[in-house]
Amino acid sequence: MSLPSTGQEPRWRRLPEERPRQLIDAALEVFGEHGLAGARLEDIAKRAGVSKGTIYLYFPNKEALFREMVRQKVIEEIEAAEQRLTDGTATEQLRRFMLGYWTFLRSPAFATIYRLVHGELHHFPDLAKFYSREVIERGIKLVGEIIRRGARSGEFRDIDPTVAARMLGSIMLSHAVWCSRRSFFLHVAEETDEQCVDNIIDFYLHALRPDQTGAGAGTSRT
Amino acid sequence: MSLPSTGQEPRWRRLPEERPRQLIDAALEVFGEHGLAGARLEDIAKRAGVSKGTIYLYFPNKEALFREMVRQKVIEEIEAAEQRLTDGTATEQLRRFMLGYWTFLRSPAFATIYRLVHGELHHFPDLAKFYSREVIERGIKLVGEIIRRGARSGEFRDIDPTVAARMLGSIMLSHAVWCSRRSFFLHVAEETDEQCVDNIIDFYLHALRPDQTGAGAGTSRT
DNA sequence: GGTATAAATGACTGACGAGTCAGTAACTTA
DNA sequence: TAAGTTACTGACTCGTCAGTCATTTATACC
Repeated sequence: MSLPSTGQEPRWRRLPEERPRQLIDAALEVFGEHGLAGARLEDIAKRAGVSKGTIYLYFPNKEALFREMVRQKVIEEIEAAEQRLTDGTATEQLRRFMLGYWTFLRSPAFATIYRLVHGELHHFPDLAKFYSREVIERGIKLVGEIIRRGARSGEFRDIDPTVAARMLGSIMLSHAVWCSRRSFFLHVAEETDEQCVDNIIDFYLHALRPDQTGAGAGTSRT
Repeated sequence: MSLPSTGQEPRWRRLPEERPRQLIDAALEVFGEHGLAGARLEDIAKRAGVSKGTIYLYFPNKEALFREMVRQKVIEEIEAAEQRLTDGTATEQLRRFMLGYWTFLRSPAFATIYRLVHGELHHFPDLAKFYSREVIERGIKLVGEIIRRGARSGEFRDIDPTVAARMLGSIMLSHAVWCSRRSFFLHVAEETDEQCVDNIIDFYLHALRPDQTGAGAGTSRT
């Protein structure tokens, strides 16, 4: 009666290699929707296509799943994003960086991570530091370098590179958050992502433009 | 035996007028620390100096307390912040606005509200809209007006006022968030609030500076 | 003082969800 | 194909907490 004849699908499969990733993906979604305290492990299990017990075969508890999820996702996105640096003038390099960073910030996972980080992470100081270091400091350091080069070559005005990098970071971060929830943040509702990042690039490059004081333009711009 | 002789302190007082405010203040703290799902009403009650049952004399349930708390606090802070507009050149006005807005963003309540809004509020679309409208749109509209004036008078370059306002908002918001958690966001750790807002003002005014193309400096700057 | 009533209490209930574990089904090996 | 192994299941326990309500306490008024 219950003999599975050839071709009968098993009720479930053993997939020990794939479970952690499946669970982490599901966790991103559910934690993202309900936060740490509000999320139900049963929901995460269901979305991963397993039962609740299975979670405990791979993670000791809810909190550990949460931590691992954040780490995993941050690393994943960062690595994808840092492929995009080549050379050229500081302006070109900066422009390219901004586009790449924008892609990162607008990835589906990022908005969720951002919310979770700011919502829950004073209870996870180590994770908060990890995020701050890997996402923010890293970006700031990169941009800082580009700007230092640009200032030396005369492309940019003389400005503290760290401060300038922070300005860029702040603009892009907020805009990315807004754009990820256009239905709430109506001031970006009528702008596409492309227009948005173009505006940012324009604005930022203008802010870095040299002062052009004194004698008329030495360098000509096209 | 239990007769309270003269001078005996009563175990508690009737304070029907003050309870709502006390509860909302306590709620801000506890929700701020644990989020909506993670906060315990008993903790809120304790922090307000009452028992759990008392909450239900003033709010129908946890969610209502949460909503009311957000509304209350946002309105409170906004109103305090909008006293600070006077007249003068667009530059002066803008500078003053930035200082005022900074004070608002750095108020103790704001950081908490910001976290809660971004952490939990996709479940409260109406509250999210309320926040967006009252905090962000309102600020953007105000700044937009100032910038329009400044562009017309030649103080600022020709730029879409809404875009420019958004840039300002994004910079100030992120910096305020960072500054409110300096121990995590190490890139602002060594800067005081004053230095931080000064940098922002400098940077932003530079970004709005007219292009100074063509004939040499008409206006001299000190 | 005594009485009325509004304000506040805190023990209780009922629901829910994290974490457990005995049992079962998928796969492996001989 | 039978015995052995391990991935997985889901009913259960046990703690926690939102919300209730019978009781107690403060206060106003006579």
